[in-house]
Amino acid sequence: MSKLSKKERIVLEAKKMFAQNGYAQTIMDDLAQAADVNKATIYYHFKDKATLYETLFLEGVQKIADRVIEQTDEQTHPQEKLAVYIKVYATSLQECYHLSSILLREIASGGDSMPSSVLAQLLRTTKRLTEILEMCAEKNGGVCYEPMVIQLMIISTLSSFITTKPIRKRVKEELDSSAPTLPALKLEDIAEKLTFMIYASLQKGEK
Amino acid sequence: MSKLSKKERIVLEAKKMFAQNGYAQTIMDDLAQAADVNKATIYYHFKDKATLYETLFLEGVQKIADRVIEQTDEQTHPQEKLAVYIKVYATSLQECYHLSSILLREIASGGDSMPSSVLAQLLRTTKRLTEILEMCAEKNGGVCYEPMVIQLMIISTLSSFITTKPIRKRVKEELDSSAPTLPALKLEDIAEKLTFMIYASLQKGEK
Amino acid sequence: MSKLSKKERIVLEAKKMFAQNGYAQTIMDDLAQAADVNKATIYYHFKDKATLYETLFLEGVQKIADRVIEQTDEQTHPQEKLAVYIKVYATSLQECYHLSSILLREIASGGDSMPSSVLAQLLRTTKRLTEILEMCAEKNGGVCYEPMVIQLMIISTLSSFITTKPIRKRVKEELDSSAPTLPALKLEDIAEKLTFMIYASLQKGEK
Amino acid sequence: MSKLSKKERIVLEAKKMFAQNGYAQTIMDDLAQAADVNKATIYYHFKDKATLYETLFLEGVQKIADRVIEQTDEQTHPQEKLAVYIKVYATSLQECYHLSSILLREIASGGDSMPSSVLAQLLRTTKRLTEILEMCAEKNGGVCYEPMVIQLMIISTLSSFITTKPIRKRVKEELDSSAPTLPALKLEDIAEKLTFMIYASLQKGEK
DNA sequence: TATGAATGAGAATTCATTCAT
DNA sequence: GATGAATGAATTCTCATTCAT
Repeated sequence: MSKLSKKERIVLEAKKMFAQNGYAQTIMDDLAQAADVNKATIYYHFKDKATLYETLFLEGVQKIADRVIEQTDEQTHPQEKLAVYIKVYATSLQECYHLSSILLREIASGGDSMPSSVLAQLLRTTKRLTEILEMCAEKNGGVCYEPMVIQLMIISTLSSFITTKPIRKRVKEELDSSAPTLPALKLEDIAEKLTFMIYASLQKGEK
Repeated sequence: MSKLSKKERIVLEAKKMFAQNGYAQTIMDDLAQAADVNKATIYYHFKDKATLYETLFLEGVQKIADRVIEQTDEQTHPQEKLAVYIKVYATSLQECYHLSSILLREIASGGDSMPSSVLAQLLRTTKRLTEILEMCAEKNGGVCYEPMVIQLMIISTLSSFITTKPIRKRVKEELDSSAPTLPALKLEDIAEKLTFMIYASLQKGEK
Repeated sequence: MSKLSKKERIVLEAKKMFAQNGYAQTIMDDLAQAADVNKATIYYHFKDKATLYETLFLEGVQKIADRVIEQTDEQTHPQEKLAVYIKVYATSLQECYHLSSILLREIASGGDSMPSSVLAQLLRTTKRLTEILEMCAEKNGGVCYEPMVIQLMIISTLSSFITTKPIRKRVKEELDSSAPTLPALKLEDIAEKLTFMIYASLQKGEK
Repeated sequence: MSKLSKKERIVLEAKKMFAQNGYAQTIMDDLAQAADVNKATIYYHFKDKATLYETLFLEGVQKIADRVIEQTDEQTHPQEKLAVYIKVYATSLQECYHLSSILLREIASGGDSMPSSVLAQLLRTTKRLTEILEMCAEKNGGVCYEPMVIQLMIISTLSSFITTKPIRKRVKEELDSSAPTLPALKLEDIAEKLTFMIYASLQKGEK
């Protein structure tokens, strides 16, 4: 059933580890152990650590880009396209959970070391977002400012939400123990709020 | 004037390098070279790499917390408090630019490895934000959900904006060369939009 | 015609690589690639790397030994035998060009790691050389000192000449570009000079 | 007295090992052990294995070049210059015994991988040899052919003689046990014979 | 206050070889 | 005959840290 090939096990564990520990602190020895393969087996399947990283990164980003483009195509109204854009990003990032960490770290580095293949995929979605934002703006008589910034806000907000789930829980338990527990926000709520805000910012009169 | 002491040079370069490369990829050898001091000199001034990191991190976060608390105190209206909260965060992160990268990376790691002294400072501002949000909610008859998530959205959005400035510029030049240059969003615009959105989300009727 | 079997391709490329890079720096992976066979195929045909090396080495040395012995047998005068000995070595080394490199490297290592089967073949020729030198010495009333040293001088001089042909050409072009090109020495000239010198050294009175 | 610094010990042992085992089979771990230093100490003093190799190689070749040039300067007659040239090469190679192996191996590789700094030093002596040979040729009314080939003959003959001393002894004991031991040739004898032969080859009438 | 020398504990990568098919 | 997958045993190189001066 769940009989994964060695290569698949490597990929699976690598995703976990790169997300959990980052690139540098992901140790090939540990990865081999976690995937229950010999260290050399990793090198049989992937040229080196950087290539492994890029492969996983690219694969994830590509999947997101494909989905985003496909599903926004299916919508007709600009606002719906925007909502879907953000929602698909949200669910995809949650599913390929390792991507959130990786993207945030790349953003932290200013994106300098992002493989160009990955950047290209991200820009596919940025292009789509630009189209959507322009449609929205046109419809509302507003103007669309720097879609790349909007893109960034979407990705970083959703990703932070995903990666910090454990610590948020821990902190809340430690600190708010006495306070009445507030209703928890879910990822979909965040997505909705983002949609609302971005759409609103494109209204006529909004600076 | 610009005659910095060795210790100051270490601190200066360390900020740059931790921000640019992250903790693990910041190499003490390189730092020594960049600061033009002997490697052992770093260890004369700082116990070890982790301490150096924490020192810089804590110093920055503390400064932000102090400012945020002080300046929100000066405001009377809830909405103004919120606006100032976000604006002070924005300007402080821009000033201590290395903090943006560092915070994003900690977020990427889920915050697990964040020194508790740093976390304490961050929570000081989270507490203040909670108070502000509650005031706003109360005034508007709305409800405030998980201030920590709002906090996260503020920090990650502002930080991403700051850290990606260079790459955004580069990408725009490469891709949009023909397109009419859209008005550039400035950090203050982002801060304002965030304020607007967060405030709006606390209105009565907003889910 | 030029359709070589896999085994032949392996042998062909192995000769090139052992000659070019030496034993240790010849990598089985590279060899497989160069021969356009799967790595395991090499092991199907040859027990291991050492065996492959020895096979090629022995084959070449044996061929030389056979030729040297056969052709010196055909001569009657000692001096002619000597001339033929050296000439056959020269032409054989040039033909099995990879042997020159391999022999030089073995000499560089002091011959310690030379397979004994190979050494045995070499000694067949050394024995023949000894006989020839003794004949020459006897005829001239001189004495023959350490034929092994003479053997070494012959092999190393001829081999160096063969292996360095490309670099000699390159250096000459870079440096002597202005100078009048001197007549180029050919391998046969070297062989003749060696013969002359060795014979002369066996004259009476020559120390 | 013989208190060598760690760096000196590394250099000393490295010379031995590169000569004995060649570049690839010289293991940094073994070297560290032989020099009785920590592995990392080697890397503190030398960038990497290749740099260590080149350093030693260059240092040795430079010393030879300096000596050869200085001592041939002191001679006045062409033939004496030639004799000194060869003799200094002989004694220097014997003294810096590791160079013989290294040079032979480089020759075996066709000189392709010889660092250009080393090549430059070798060419200094080749230039000097060219001058000497031209003087000799002029005096004798003969012609000088390709000094580089002469150079090669000198180096490879002397070097082979030096590197094979142990095996020659061993083979002689195993094989010639019954035969009357012939007078052993010494390095100086080889040097003299080379001088004689090369000089003779420059006589008028000699092709 | 500062540093050149040194090191222990890793960590990435390589490579000859094997084995099931 | 041939090969894709896999691996054990190295091997090079790195890096935070220490120490004598």
